[in-house]
Amino acid sequence: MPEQPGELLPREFLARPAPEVAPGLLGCVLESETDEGIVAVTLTEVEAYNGEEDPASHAYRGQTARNAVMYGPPGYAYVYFTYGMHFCVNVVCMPPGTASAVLLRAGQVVAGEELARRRRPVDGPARNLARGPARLCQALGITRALNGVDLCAQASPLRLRPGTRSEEKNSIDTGPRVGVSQGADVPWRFWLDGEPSVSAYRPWVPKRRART
DNA sequence: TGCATGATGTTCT
DNA sequence: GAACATCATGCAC
Repeated sequence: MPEQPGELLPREFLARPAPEVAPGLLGCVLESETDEGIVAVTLTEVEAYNGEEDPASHAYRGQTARNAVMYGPPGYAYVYFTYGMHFCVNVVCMPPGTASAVLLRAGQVVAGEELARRRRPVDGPARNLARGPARLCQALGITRALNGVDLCAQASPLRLRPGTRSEEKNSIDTGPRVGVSQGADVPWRFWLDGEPSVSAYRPWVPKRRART
């Protein structure tokens, strides 16, 4: 239970490079409020994308209409559509002008599990409802409509609260990022050790084109 | 149990 | 026209 309902993550906390912010986001609570109800998850896996100097970032080739949110002030949500069927959500870092962001990859549902389960009917009970970026968004009901919302505002449908130190700071492990073709040698993926729900490292596999 | 492939829409060159 | 920060499914062993 939240000690103070209005307590949100301070925006200044996010006004730093993504690789520094990312480990701090582990254990934080992402809360989404829709007409159906509220679903909250504890972040267990994130990835840092360091703007234009990061070949794997959407901002690598400069600002576009899609990634404009990343160039804005920190504390906002950058939601994008990928692979034709999935959403992914990022937390914008760094002051305006710098496109740094943290991709939220996985989380543990701590509230509204019933609603999350309704959104994603899963048979396996042991299966995490938010194992993977796209699943995390679906469990929380995140769509492109939430692109650019303020994560540090109470009135937002998507809020970010500081992590409860009850987790006692589980060991944070790092490793190469997942699903990126470039920049895989940079260990900017962070996850809570001992969380089997995090996705396994998947080496870059060139999409085998149907070359008949 | 584990790997390999297909699906699907938006964005950028 | 091609790529993509993915997931679910099918088949093999």
